[in-house]
Amino acid sequence: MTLTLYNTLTRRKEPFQPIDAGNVRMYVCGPTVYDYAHIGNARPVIVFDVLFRLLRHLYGAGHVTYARNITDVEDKINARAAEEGVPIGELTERTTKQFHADVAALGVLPPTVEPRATEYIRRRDSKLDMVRLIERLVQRGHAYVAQDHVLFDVASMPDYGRLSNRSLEEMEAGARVEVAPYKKGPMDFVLWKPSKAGEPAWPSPAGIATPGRPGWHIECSAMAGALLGEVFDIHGGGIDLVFPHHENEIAQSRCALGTSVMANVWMHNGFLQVEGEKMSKSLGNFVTIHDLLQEWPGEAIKLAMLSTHYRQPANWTEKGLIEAKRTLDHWYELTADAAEGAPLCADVLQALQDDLNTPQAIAALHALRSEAAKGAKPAAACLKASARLMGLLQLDTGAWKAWRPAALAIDEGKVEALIAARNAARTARDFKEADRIRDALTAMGIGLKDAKDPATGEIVTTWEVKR
RNA sequence: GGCCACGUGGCGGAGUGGUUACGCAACGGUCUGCAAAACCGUGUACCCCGGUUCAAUUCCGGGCGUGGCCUCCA
Repeated sequence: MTLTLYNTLTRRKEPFQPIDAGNVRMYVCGPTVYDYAHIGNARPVIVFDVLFRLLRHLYGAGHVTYARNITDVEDKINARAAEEGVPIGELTERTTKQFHADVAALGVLPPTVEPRATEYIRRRDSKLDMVRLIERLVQRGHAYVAQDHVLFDVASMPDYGRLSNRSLEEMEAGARVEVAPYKKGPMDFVLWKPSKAGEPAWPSPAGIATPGRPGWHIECSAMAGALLGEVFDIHGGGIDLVFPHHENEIAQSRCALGTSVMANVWMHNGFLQVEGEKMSKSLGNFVTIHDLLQEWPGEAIKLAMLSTHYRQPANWTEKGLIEAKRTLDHWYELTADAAEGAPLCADVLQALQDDLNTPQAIAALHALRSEAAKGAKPAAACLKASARLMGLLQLDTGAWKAWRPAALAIDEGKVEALIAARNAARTARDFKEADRIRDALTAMGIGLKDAKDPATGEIVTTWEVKR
């Protein structure tokens, strides 16, 4: 079974063939750091982490390079910094740290490299940077200078629009935007623009005297080219990036470097709704990763996310989180003393190799759960190993059980005391009192479980917060 | 207005031209002092209308609905 991936460029699933099996290269568009990342931002982070893990499994951990950028130069950042009255660098530094904390808590692997856009505007070393790319585009006749801007000349690229599957005529017909008067063609986009006082600025390329800053798309072309080479294997991101961002990245990279493709495979994750509605600040259902992590363990968020196939539209719900958390509780329980390093479940691997069919992989994990529940030790070990391929069951069971919501308004000592009192009443066969205490705990939102220790036959009572 | 996805049982969510997805919930049972948890078992589906076919939830066309892009956006 070989890895098959859906390629937006060809609109079908294709067998994956790396350019160099010794160094498989993937680029994923990372966050613009001006605010907390939301649950929609978490989707590509989680999805492409699974792909990263799978590629490491298939080609060897040292043979995959995964680049995910930090966009730290952008007009939204400038606006937010001005709004908060803080220096831009302070805002991007703080937001980057928040992002790192969030994704670490989600239990995803750090990418191999995490370049920042500002490091690739003008470099002192010989690596590709934005200014060099822009100069080359101008030299090759794919870009022009107008009123201190550098614009990409879309008409100079015959197959512009191939990724998003639209023709120039279509786009121009459908355009609802006012076209800046200095553009030669209405779809031409900005590679470089002049900065006003107070805006971040670098010396401009192409003989422009006014200092300026890069357009949005050029950073990814520069970073991907510098770190992964002129042509690489996989480029990923959200489906909303297909146009214009990825289309324009392709145009810049190919026209500047003279290549026929930028990346061989283009992958896009679907959009996400919250409780069946569009996520928006005005609806009040804007969910940040940071907020979710106050109430849910990272792996529950990850499992909830992976229970929908990455290309499918997803509905983010609390019910889904509850389900994911309970599933993991169960899996952790069953794998508490499972051996490490068991062979992977073939069904899980096969599902993942079929365009990351995580729901099917999860179904295979449920089958293992079922066997493990009957006492099959190898199944439990296989469950642990296979779940880890997806970045699940990474903690030890004790650490998982010890997790508590950040704002847990429960006095654990008091709970333990009540449980001890209840058990004393039970031993004395005073079930009326025992049930009274249990009801009191239920009213506090605590659910009890009485289990027999299989070795000693002793009753062990555990508790959890009911949701 | 142009382009593009998606629409599966109470809910979430895979998949397939004819055969069990899976999970949660529900129901029945085992266990339990009673519960909970766990385990065993059961039921329910493929948006509408046409077409192709021996056979369509699965292919094609139309409709309706939801969402995305065309403008910052995962």
